[in-house]
Amino acid sequence: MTAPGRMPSPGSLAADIARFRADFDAEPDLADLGTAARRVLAAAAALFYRNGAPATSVRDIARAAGLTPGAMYHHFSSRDELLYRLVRHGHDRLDAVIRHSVGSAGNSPDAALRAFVHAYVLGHLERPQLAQVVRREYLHLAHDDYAEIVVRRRAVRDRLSGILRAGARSGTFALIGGRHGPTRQAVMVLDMCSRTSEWFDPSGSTPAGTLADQYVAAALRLVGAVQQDPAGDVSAGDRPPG
Amino acid sequence: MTAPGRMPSPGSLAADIARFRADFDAEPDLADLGTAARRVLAAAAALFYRNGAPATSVRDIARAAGLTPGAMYHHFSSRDELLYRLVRHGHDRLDAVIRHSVGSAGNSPDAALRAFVHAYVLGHLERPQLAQVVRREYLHLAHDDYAEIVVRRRAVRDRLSGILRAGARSGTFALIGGRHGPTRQAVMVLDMCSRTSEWFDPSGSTPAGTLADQYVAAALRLVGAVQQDPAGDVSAGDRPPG
DNA sequence: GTTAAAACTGAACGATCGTTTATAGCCACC
DNA sequence: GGTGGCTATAAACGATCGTTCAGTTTTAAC
Repeated sequence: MTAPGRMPSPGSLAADIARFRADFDAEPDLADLGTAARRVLAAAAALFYRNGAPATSVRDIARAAGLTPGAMYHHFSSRDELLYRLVRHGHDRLDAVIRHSVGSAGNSPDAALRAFVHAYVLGHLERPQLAQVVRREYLHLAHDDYAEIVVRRRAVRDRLSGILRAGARSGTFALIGGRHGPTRQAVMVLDMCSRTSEWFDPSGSTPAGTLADQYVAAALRLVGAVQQDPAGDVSAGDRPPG
Repeated sequence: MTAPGRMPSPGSLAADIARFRADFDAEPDLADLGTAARRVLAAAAALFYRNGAPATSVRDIARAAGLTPGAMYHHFSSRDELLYRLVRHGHDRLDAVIRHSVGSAGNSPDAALRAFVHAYVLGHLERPQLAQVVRREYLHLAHDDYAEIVVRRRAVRDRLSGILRAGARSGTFALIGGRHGPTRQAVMVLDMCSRTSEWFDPSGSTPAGTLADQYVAAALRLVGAVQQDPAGDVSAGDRPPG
């Protein structure tokens, strides 16, 4: 591959790195890294986001982080570890957001689904670049790391399918897919929601919260929720035209 | 990257190449290539599918196709062209399937949506490996090729959003998303459906046609279709239990 | 049987890859 | 003012990368 093929991203690489640095400096689960290591990780994140992990060299990362390739190996044992730490952090963050949201919601399947989807979408939209790196690049993890992340992704799916199964049993939801309904519809919801990070524009006209509400409404429809309160209405947060 | 990180795929590389070869030999829009070139393209497809395009070298492709690296350049001008031909073919195929299906459906938005979604899902499930290569690797196209493919993908989205807009106007659909409803819900449907190629197992218990029916039913729910005939029922093709 | 085009080989080009190593500055601490 | 322990550097390792090219074999037409 002679050159990365991605569309030229808006904004500069330096701006992306600065954004990742600010995010990472505030994350408790990255506190064990030290400032230099976090700077390297932020540079890697920005380059992975722009060019993809396989097209990003150690020398690219080191240059963007302001040190030599050799120095990078004082903070990380390999380039693969950089990708692993990034993807793992992304999953840690999303898991925490979901756990917090669903945990503080009511016990009904309806409330749990609303909380789950809202948190899941917002979790993607608050850090769209990190979400994109995780979503695209986890396929390029080393074998063991890949297996570990697949397990974690399946756990997220199973958490949602559990909500759907409970709702189907209680008559709150009418699932499509028969015996496989809970899993199949969980996959539908997750696939639909996770892709938002790829096209969402934080400076666009639709706020992230509005979009999350719309996806909640869409998920409720998908699973055949029997009744929806105004938060799931068809206008879903957009002001009426005119 | 020391090694590709993908999960070991079931079946052998040779089997994947043979499958791609059989598919490509039957495709009219690849008839200009000659048997040797199609063999190279099939080898590239199988390797891109297994390891990702950036992790696949020209030497890997040549070895899998049974010739030397130099010989490959008699059939294709560069490695990038291989990826471009593959992605373009995938889009040609899907466009044809959709055009045929929607064209022979009724004029109502409801019938058009059913035809579109059914063809779109089946198009992914009939060639799941090709669909995955297109979906994952088009990001790594060279700049101009990437821009061209993005335009084509947007055209598919616009075709669907046009159906949704017509349905909303006629009162057949009740869209979520206000002013952006048609586009937003088209994206929801496409994202949900295109991911099926990643997990579908042709030897599994659910036939592709059944799955397509379920996604049609899901899409109808998503866009708030006012009434659904039995083909869109909640059991959607699965036999009742017991 | 001659000829011209097409297909292919094997070797090589310069560049870049991930990683290692030997060495030097730096800083806190006794 | 030594003395470790970090952190960083510059240089180098062998390997592999995409691509080119001169020359050889195969193929097909007349």
